[in-house]
This record gives sequence, C-alpha cells and structure tokens, in this order.
Amino acid sequence: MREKILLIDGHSMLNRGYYGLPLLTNSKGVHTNAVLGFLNIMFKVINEEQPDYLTVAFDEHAPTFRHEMYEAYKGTRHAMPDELKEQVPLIKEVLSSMGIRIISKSGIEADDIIGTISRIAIRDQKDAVILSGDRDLLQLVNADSVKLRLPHTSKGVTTVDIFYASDVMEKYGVTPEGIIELKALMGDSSDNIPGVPKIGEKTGVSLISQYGNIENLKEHLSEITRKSVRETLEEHFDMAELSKKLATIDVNADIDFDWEGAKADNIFNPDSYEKISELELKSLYRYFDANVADAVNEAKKHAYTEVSDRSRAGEVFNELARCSHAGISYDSEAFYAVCGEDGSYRIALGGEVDIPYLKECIGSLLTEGEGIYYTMDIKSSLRYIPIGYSRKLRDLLLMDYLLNPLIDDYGVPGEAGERAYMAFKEGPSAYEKIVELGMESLFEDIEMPLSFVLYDMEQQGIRASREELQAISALLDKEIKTLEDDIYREAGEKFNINSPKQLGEILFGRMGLPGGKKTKSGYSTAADVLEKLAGDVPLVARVLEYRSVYKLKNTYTDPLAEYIDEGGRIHSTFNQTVTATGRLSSADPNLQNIPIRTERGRELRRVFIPKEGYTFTDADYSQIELRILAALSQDERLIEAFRMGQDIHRSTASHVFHVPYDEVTPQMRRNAKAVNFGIVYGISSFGLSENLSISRAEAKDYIEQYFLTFPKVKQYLDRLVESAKETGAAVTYFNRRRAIPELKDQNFMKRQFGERVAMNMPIQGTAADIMKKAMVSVYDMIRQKGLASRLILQIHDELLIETAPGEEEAVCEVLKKGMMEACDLAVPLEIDINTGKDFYEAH
DNA sequence: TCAATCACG
DNA sequence: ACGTACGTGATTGAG
Repeated sequence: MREKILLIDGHSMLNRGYYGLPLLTNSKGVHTNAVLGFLNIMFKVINEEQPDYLTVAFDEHAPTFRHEMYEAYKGTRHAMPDELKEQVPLIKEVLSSMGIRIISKSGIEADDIIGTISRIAIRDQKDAVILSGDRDLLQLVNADSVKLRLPHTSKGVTTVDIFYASDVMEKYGVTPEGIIELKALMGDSSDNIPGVPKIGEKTGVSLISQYGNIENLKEHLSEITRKSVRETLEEHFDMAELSKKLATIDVNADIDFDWEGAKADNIFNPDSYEKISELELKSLYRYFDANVADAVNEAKKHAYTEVSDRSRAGEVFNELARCSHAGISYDSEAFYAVCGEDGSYRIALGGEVDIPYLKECIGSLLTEGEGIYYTMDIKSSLRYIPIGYSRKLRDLLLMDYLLNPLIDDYGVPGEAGERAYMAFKEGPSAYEKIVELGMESLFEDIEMPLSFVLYDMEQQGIRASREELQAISALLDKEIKTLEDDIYREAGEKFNINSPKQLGEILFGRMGLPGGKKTKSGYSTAADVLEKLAGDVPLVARVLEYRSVYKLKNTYTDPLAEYIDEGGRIHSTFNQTVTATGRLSSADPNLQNIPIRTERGRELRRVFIPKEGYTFTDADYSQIELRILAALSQDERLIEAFRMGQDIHRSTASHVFHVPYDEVTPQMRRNAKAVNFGIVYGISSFGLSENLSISRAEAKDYIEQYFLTFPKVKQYLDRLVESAKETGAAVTYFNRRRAIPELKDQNFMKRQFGERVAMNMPIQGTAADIMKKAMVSVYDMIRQKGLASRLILQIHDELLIETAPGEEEAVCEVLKKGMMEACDLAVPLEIDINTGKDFYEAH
C-alpha cells in the first residue's frame, strides 16, 4: 500500500465554509461558520481517504507575485469580510492543536505550495489528494497518483467529487495540463484571471484540443477558420499569455517541506478537543472518541493530596495563606478543596475536620492571608460554610457572567476539586479582563458583596400562610369547575380549554369567529386576540376568565403552598448570572411575578406576611428608567420635569400633544405612557401602534413629536446604537456590558432587534446596577446599625423589608438613604415607601 | 424539548 | 418585502 498525503487549500475551504453556512455565532459572540464548514469537510475526506500525511496551505496576506500582476492589470482587490477574516487565526489554532502542518510563505500562493508538494509526492512515490474548492487545481492531477477532491453541494447534500486526469478529460474535454491553456483563453473570474474577451468554454476547448497549448496556437493563428475568433485572438493574444502566467501553478516553489513534519496521526487529541469545545462546535464532538473526552475531563482534575486530620488541614491553610492566589471550593459531598501554587488538597469533612473548624480556617485565611482567593459560585457554597464577605474573595462565576452575560451555562462543575482548580486556573485571567474592561468596581463593589446579600435574602425567605393559600385554592377550584361547565355548555362540546389548538379550532374554525391565523401552528388564542371578541361572545369572555383563574391556582396558590418550609417560610433563589441586562431573576419559586395588576390576583399578596410582631416596609423607585434616560441623555426638558416632581407621563403628554399640563386627558396620558415605554424598549412605530391599537402613521407621528420635544433623547439613543455598532456591545453607566452580535447579522430583523437592544440595555441595565448598589448599602446599613429587620425581596425596582417592631423609622431612613443615594445623577432618584401588615398592603 | 400563554418589572 | 416593542420564569399541550 502506497503512502498518501492530503493537501488542503486553506483559504478555499474556509471560504466555502463561510459562504456555505449561515453566519453562526457561539455564545461568546465568535463567528464560527467557516471553521465548522472547513472541519466538517476535512473530517469527511480524512475519513474517506485515510491519509498518512496532512498539510494545509494558506496564502500569506501580503500580495503575491501573481496577484500583483493581476492587480496591476485591473487595479482591484476583493476584501474578505471581517467575519471571515476573524476565523483565519481560529482555524489555524485548531489545526495546530491537531498537530497538522500549516505552510504559508509570503510571495508564494497556497496553490504553488500544494503544486510543489504534489510533485514531491510523485517523486517519492506517494499518492497525493488535493482538497480545494478551486478548479484551477485540476491542472495538478494525473492518471493515478494525484487527484483533486472538489466539494460541491446540491439539494443540501455535500459530496466531494473525485478528479483524476481521465475525469478532467471527461468533464472538461482537455487534459489536466490543458486546464492551464483553457484558462489562459477563457479566463476565470473567481480566480481573477482575465482571459481573452469573447472566448468561452466551447471555443476554448476546441482550440486547445486542436493545438494543445497557446504557444502552438500562436504559431497557427492564421489557420483559424472563424474570422471573429481569429481577429480577437490576434488583437488580444497578450491577454492569453498574461492569463497563462496567472493560471500556471508553480510546482517548484521554494518551500520547507519534509515528510516527517507532515505526519498527522493524532488529530483527535485532548488539546484539539479542548479547542473545539472552546469554540462550542458541539456537532464535531462525535469525531472524538470517548477516550479523548474522558482524558480531557481527567486532565481538568488536578492531582489532589487527600487530607483528613485536623492539624494537617491547619497546615494546608497556613501554606495557602502565603500563596499569591488560590482556588477554594466546597461541595455537598463533604469535601473542601484548595488549590494553590504549591499544591492542591482535598480536605475530607466529617472526621476530625468539621464545618466550624473549617469556617475558622477560612476566616483566618481571609483576614491574614496575603493572596486573593478565587471561588466558583460562592453563593452556593455559603449555605454550607457561611463565611462573611471579604475583598480578598473573587468569584469566577460572577466574573464570567460580567464578561459575557449571554451564556446559558457557565459550566459550574459539581465536585469541589474541579471547582477549586477551575477557579485557581482561570480566576486571575478573568480578573485581568474585568479590569481591562473597566468593570473592576462593578465587580468588587457591587456584584461580589451582592452575592452575600442575596444569600442572606434566600436564607431569610418570606413568611406565607399555608391556610390562606389553601382557602384561596379551594375557592378558585370551585370557580374553575363552574367556568368549565359554562364553557362546555356554550361551546356545545367538551374539549381541553388549555389547548390553544383545540380552543382555536372551536372558536375560529367551527364557530367561524373573526380572528384569523397568527401563529405557525394555527390560530392565535392569546389574550389580546380574545379580548377583542369578549364583548360580543360570552363564551370568549368565559374562556379568558377561566384562564386567569386557572393560572392563579396552578401557577401561584398551589405551587407556593408546596414551597412553604417547616418554619412557615418560602425561600426563592435569586439568580445573579442569568439576565442579559444585569437584572436579577428569581426562581423556585419566582417571587418577582406575584400578581398585582388585577384585583383578584393582587388579593393573593395577602398570604405573604411578616413574622409575629413585625411589619413590612416596601420601597420602590419611581420611574427609575425614565430618570436614567433623562440623566444620561442630558435632555433639559426631561430633567426639568423630574426636578419639578411632575407626573412624567402627564408631562410627556402635555409636550407631545401640545396641551397645558393640567388639561391632559386620561387618554392622552395613557398614550404618552405607552410612548415612554416604547422609548425605553427601543422605539419602533410598529410596536407602538400594536400596543395602542392605532395606525402606524399615528404611532410614527407620536414618536416624531416625542423626539421634537426631547431632542437630546433622540441624540442619546442614536449615540447608543452607533457606539454599539462600533464596539459590538452595549454598556451601562457602571460599565456592565452586553455583546450584541445581532448588529452584524445579515438578517434585517435581527439587526433591528440588535438596535433595540442597544437602546434598552444601557437603560434597563443601569437601573439594575443602581438597585444592586442600593441593596448592598441597605444591607450594610442594617447590619451596621445592628437592626433586626431584614431585606427579604427584590422585584427589580422594589425592595421589601421585614421590619422589626420599633425599627420602622430606622428602616425607612435606611431605605431612603440606600436607594436614593445609590447614584448621583442629574435627576433625583425618588422612591415611594409603604408599610403594611402584609404584602398587599405594603405595596 | 419547543411553542404558546401569561404572571411580573 | 420583510414582521417587531425590553427583560424574566412557570405551566401546559403536543411532537
């Protein structure tokens, strides 16, 4: 069996991948489509050919001799799109990690490198397989030892065609060498070869098969019978000669090549697996066998020294205290792991070492240690080892989130050893990036201490009355049954009211109500559609009521009762690394979406009560997002309205509709309110018109009036979009950032979305930053004053405190100070404060 | 697992 | 000619 080399035309394959696949982006906003396309075909061909050697040739960016000749001729150069250019170094990294030889040399084109190596292969009696999307390379193939693999896609299926000399003859009617002559005459626009005008494939092939090459053709020009062809050739023969030079691949280029270096027998190795997983090219994992994946996961685990005796554990912490940085972590399997420069240890708990001792060790490490201690998801660890906040702690999860809030899964492993090692290994570089991006203060003064605040809030929980919940549930249950009966009777049949499909079929299909289609899978039965019919059709009104009651029972009353612990309290989880804008989220259960907008739903809030003798104090920011808009845009009119303490929607209506402030009608105020919302969401006339059920023209008019009234707001929003396009990210007042890859998408809709995000994120995100800062200071003040009251809930612009008897005044002061002074802006940050004996009364 | 729906800011 | 308001989480039916 002869040995075989696979020669890949790097840029050609990268190009093919780029234009063949949609512009994919991974979670970090990196474009990967070209890399993926390249690797997919490469793996496919490797699989089929089983080569012993592998080399990839790239063009250098510097213009080559042949390019210069052409550019001198035409003065053009087609630019590579940025999204493709970015992927050139990526594929090179991946190939290197696979141990694949990459050759590129300035002044020599990839074609020449491939041509030269193919001739070396012939000389050394080895087979050569060339992989390229460029037909120009057909000139290199021969009868049996050099072939070209040319990918082509039809009907979504990619096949990689095989060309030996006979295949070239069959398909193009000339020999491989004839390809050069053919291109000299007919040119090749994709390769920037001009050719002779008016000579196409037909004429070219017949001339070359008759005369063999253009030199011979030149000798016999006079013999050509067709007058037009003869005259064109006579006039433009210099073009043919130039084109031949351009089309001829140099097979004697001066390159460094040796067979040993071209060996690629370990492509699917741990390094390359890691590279592929960094790029998140999950579809390629299947090429790596389970052993490689295991080896990688194994490599991530550090060699740990097991420790179980108390004195040794103490020594470990002493050693750690002298490290410049270390990773520390605890898991529920009762292992504490530390990972420092001089060694890593797994401390088993339960024997001589117990939690109080460990807590003591960590406590002294944080007070006396000389280093920085990295954790991975500290909030989760606090429930086992409730240490206090220290500036020497840095949490990798929080840093990763700040560096890219769009990631769904930050890959927090479960075992202490993995977490400690990850924190140790990646913590310092993550922190460097945080500093580079100016997020040092956001991280250290807000997110880090906030983690401890959130942990405390989760521990506190909120008291809820199981009896009340059950009583409400029983009432709702009766109502649901009654409504069900009514609906079945009015519909004339039984069906699943909760199935939009069945419901739509009955309302819009069988009963023929106007509404039409809206969703992919059929009729839309969303509330705004049904509301338009509810006045005329009692059945529809019933359905809407059924839905709201059903939701109340099955999403709120019943599940909430299940969450009540032995102490009568519900403990939500406050996620700190979920949202794209920097807000918190609440889950298991979500306490940030307890009903309030309808009276019936709002009644549910009465089940949330403070502990005996305590009261609730609730404070919410008044119009914080519009205040931020006023301050950041520096719009004098908007700032003035807030400084004068005006009702902002009324004020907006007054300006936009040109009526005195006191003569604004409720309708006008409503419309202005919708406009204000629209501004914050990233205005579009369509969205506003949908929301207000008005024509797009009217909506457009409102928006224009708004921007005439508040010109600085318009300028500010334009600036936000412009800067996001430049930097690829939106940024808040506190430097929190969110990448917006959509801004570069080919899809118009996605780009529009990107622009709205560019306008909304800095506003919503700044509000989130301010609230987080307020929470940290409220929490600190409560502790500092030694109050027994506790922060227990955050609902984006609202804080709820369970206030101890006698501390009402103090809590009010703390809330006012903490929230209003969280940020010094051109407009005051006002809050509304209420107290009550339950959550209903307090808000 | 995804789409539709609806609760909140 | 396209088809949208920004950010979440929970439940449900259906594939």
